[in-house]
Amino acid sequence: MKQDSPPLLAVPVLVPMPAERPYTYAVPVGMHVEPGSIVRVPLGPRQVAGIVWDSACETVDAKKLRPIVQAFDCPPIGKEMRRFVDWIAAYTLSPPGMVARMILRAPEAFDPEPWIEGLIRTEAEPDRMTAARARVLEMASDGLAWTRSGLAHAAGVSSTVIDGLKAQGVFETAMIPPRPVVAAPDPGFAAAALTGDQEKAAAALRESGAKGAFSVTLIDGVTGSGKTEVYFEAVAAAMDKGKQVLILLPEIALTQAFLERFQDRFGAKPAEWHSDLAPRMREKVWRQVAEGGVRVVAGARSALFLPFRDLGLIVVDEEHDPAYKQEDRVFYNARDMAVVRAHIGDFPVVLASATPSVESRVNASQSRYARVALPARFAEAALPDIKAIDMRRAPPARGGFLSPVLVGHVRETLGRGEQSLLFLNRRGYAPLTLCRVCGHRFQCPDCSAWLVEHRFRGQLVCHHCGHNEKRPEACPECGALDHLVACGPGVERIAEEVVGHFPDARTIVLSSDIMGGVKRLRLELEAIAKGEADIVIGTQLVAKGHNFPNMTLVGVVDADLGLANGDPRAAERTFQLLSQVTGRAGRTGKKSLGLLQTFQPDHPVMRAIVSGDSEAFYEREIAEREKAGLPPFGRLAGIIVSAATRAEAEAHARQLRRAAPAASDIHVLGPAEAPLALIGGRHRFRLLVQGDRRSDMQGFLRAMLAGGPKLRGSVRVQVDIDPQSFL
DNA sequence: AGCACGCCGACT
DNA sequence: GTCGGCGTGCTC
Repeated sequence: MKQDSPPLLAVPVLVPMPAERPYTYAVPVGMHVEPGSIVRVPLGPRQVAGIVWDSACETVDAKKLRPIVQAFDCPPIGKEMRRFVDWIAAYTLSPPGMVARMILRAPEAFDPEPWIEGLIRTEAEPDRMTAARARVLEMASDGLAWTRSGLAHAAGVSSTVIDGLKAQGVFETAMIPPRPVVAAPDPGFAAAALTGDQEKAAAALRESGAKGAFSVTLIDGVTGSGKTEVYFEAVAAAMDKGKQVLILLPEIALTQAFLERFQDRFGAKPAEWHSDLAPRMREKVWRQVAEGGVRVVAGARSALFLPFRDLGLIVVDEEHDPAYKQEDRVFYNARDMAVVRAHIGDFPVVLASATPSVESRVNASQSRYARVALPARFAEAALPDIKAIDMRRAPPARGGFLSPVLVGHVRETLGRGEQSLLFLNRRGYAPLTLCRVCGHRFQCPDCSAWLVEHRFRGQLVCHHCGHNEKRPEACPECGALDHLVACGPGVERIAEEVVGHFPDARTIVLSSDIMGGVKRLRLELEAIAKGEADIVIGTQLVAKGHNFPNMTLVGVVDADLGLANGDPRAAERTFQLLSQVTGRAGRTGKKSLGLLQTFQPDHPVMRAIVSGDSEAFYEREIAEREKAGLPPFGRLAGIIVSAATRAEAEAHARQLRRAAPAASDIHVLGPAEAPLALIGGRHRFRLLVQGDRRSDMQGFLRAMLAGGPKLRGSVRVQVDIDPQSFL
């Protein structure tokens, strides 16, 4: 701020609330604030943290003007971040305050971290020497400042020993700054030896990194081709330039292995950022990112809203992963927002995936993105042999779901002392329960989806809204006892079948239903990696990132699952999931096998997975979507409006059709149409709107929001298929 | 009467 | 998003 500018009397402040624009507050005499300052302001009956914004102050009723309570002693939110917030608000049609709220998610971090009391050895000697005292003096002889508990711990003595020495003047106290949450990673710590392809790819990344300007590079490499090692070179290059780096991961809570690989390369772990962080840690990371102390963050999508001081690179690993989509409050796709963030900050972004999203492939083929392909697995990592099991020719035994062919391979694998993974992306015991007498089907009273039986818990559960009830003995419709029958398999049921075949094998079921949360899950994954299970039955959790060195057989119980559900991305998603799951095998050079149980062995997805030829699959996928009249990539947007009930959704649809007669398609989607219509909160129904241009979509929605009955709290906007209209 | 719940508007 | 106010309806 220039010294000669007149003192500000009032400033706009974005408050964490769905207001369309910043509110205006008075700046008390003597308080200094500038755009980006984090301030405490009164809002109605309470006080909230807000961000001083840059938009021009408009005149506001002087009676309404209230003063800022406090300007936090905190680095201001930078101009790039403020533009980013405004951009996302405009793009997602969300109130800017709600976007700003995502930055302000660490309330305690706005005050500086307190300095801690340190002890430094003085010249003075203690009156009497004891063994414990000697150990302490030995530790502290380095002349550095120690914390009381740190020194006690290091010397293996109780802290009363320290207090005694301090009282005799053996130590003087000095305030020391808070410890960094992570050690500084060293870009030159252990540069990897890269193979020919990898070196070429790394060189391309280093080159765009050296320029430092905005660019998007898609690294497209099969599982085990060393994508990570390659983009680590981009990370090293950005660090060499003194820039901060953000690595986005879809589900970081489970990717302990990633942090270790990072440490092997850079000598220290990156700072983590995800929803499971302990509050204390969260604050420290936020603050140190803002102050620039933290150089590299590995985080979930919300890490995009950390207040980096000098961000110079974003890597989006597994860029195709649906976990990058936030589908409540502000709807956004972190992969696309990372591209936007990089554009605003004018630095490179790297998208990495073994199975890129179709839109990223299109962007690459249209030269909006650079593409670097890594076609081969390196060193000992061999691709698994993949085969389809035609379930029409090799059907399971009556009442079972596993083909004798698959069971045979599990037996052989057991015999070799190696591990098998049976993958089925369905939690619980059975997806549908019906009465054999009257045909009654158990449905969710709130959202009409079928209730999934969880036999272990003795419950029927709705996977859309979480509704659950006790599994009854009798049919609620006709009262018949003992005639309820479970239809179809879930992981629990497959486990039951497996135990029937192999009663002596160590079998484990892994799904998000597991008791004990992320921590327990992590332990189980580690136990499996150490060989403490023979047969693992799991949902998509097991497909993510973890390495099981002794896993040589992957059987997909129902490879067709997910192909037939109205999602325009069904084939793409299935391809990505199957490719990720089968990639769990063969990571140590042992001969390994992937088997797909399918009724459609000739389906393009199965052919692509079995042959390993994804090129043909992508080409076909793009052509298919054009044929189906789905948005041609590069231009089109889909928008989803959420509603709590079907009636409400239909009302929105009518209103939208009136407001936007040119919209090509407006569909009401119920819970059964998931995963396109993933259900969040109380919004269970959605409209999918398709049109020719994103700006049209925004126009339609604005028109809809402006006129007609109030759609209070029920309208949300989501862009699903939108490759690149944002630049 | 007392209060739980839902709806609605205000919030600078 | 969060709060308070106000109406409706039900009860230790």
